[in-house]
Amino acid sequence: MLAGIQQIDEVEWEVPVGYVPGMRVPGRFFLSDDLAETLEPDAVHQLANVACLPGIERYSLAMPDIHSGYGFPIGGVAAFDAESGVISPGGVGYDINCGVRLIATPLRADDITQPRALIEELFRTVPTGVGAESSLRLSHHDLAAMMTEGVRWAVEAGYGVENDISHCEESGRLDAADTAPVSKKAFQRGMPQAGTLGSGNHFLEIQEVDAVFDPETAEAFGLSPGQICFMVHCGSRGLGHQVCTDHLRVLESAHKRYGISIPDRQLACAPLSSPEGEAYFGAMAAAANYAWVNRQVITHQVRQVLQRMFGIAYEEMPLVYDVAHNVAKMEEHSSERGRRRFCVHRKGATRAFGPGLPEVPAAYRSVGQPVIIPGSMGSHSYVLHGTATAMERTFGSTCHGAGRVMSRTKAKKATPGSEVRKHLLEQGIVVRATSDAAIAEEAPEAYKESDKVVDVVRRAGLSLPVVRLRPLGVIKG
DNA sequence: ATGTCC
Repeated sequence: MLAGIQQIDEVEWEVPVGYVPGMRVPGRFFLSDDLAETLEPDAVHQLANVACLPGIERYSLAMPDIHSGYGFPIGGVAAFDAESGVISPGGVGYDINCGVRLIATPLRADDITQPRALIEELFRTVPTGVGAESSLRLSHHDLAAMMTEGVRWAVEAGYGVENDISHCEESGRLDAADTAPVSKKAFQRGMPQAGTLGSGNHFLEIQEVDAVFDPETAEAFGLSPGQICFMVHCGSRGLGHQVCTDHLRVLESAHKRYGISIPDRQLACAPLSSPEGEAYFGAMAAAANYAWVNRQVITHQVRQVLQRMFGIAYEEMPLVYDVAHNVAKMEEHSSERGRRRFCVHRKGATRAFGPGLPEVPAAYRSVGQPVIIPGSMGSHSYVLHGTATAMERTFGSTCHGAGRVMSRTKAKKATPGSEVRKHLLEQGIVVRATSDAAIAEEAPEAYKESDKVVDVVRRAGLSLPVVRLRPLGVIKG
């Protein structure tokens, strides 16, 4: 382990105050011995830097999929006091409300007799890749409405059913959304992209439930061994990217006006109560709502393909749950000063609320919210459930996925995409992408093993495994 | 992540 880091227990480590000058609270991260070699010193430095921001509560946190990002580490969680704290675009990331959802079906693995044909049909239906454009023709008013209303807009427009709404975190809508601070340019970029997958680590997968760890909870989530599910991983496309770019520019100078000194320019921030902070918060929430609509429209497209190819009724393909990976939002948590409201930034981290909370949908309330953890291309994904331990230790948060260990450029040089594709096919996984380069960038070797990351959050008690999912087919940008 | 450098 790095010098100056203290071990708390077998999977938790502390970055003490003083690790970098100006820390207000310690840093804490979760990591096992076998993942220790993946830890980047830069990411730990970033974790410590976050602890310098005003109003930070208790700890600057990171999950076992920690790696260095823009300002804040990816895998980072930080809660800022609603009254004295700040909001920072670096704590959310460029892909606002990048997230993942799981759609259940009545199909079994042996119903998928022609995986190639199914993958090709999905690839034709779901626009994929950088600059992909949607078949939806939206007015400026439609776009504003979806950013304000979130998933409900999509359901009312015919792209889903009522149950889809309650099975999204926050019911698929942040009510802080404000389209006024969303620039014309962001509107223009978002206009043709609602219902498109994008590129990079975004994907659409056909998966089979191949292991059940907690049968009772699996049943509550509507999941059973051998069942076919579809997983969608994507975000707010060019719209969220533009919102982040626009507001970073404003906040890079705003923090000085409020006497906030930051150890890294990438930690640009403003008080939650300032006009600049409120503007970013409103625009970020609008982009988050757009991302939920994006995943909802893709869900609709997947359901239509399955209706056509397998004759399944729309209602037989329920949304299990939808989680956000990159978002900041107001939540109430326990603190030394009692229950208080905080702006919880999760950047490459997943909310993992435990049993009994009103934020967890009624159908799942007795067990805690579903936590969906995508694996890298060709590796297992998991469904876990949130816990009371997460509420106590991490503001109700857990990891978000495997986490990169190799840069895109390095991955492209390491193995040609054609070879990665061939290797996955040998394991029975059909991959369809816009290019071989896109496959090379996302090669399994470029990521930590999802199994190891999930094992850390299990051992820490931040969320507990319910089922494991094996990919049969992957669509990649 | 991203009209992967307006």
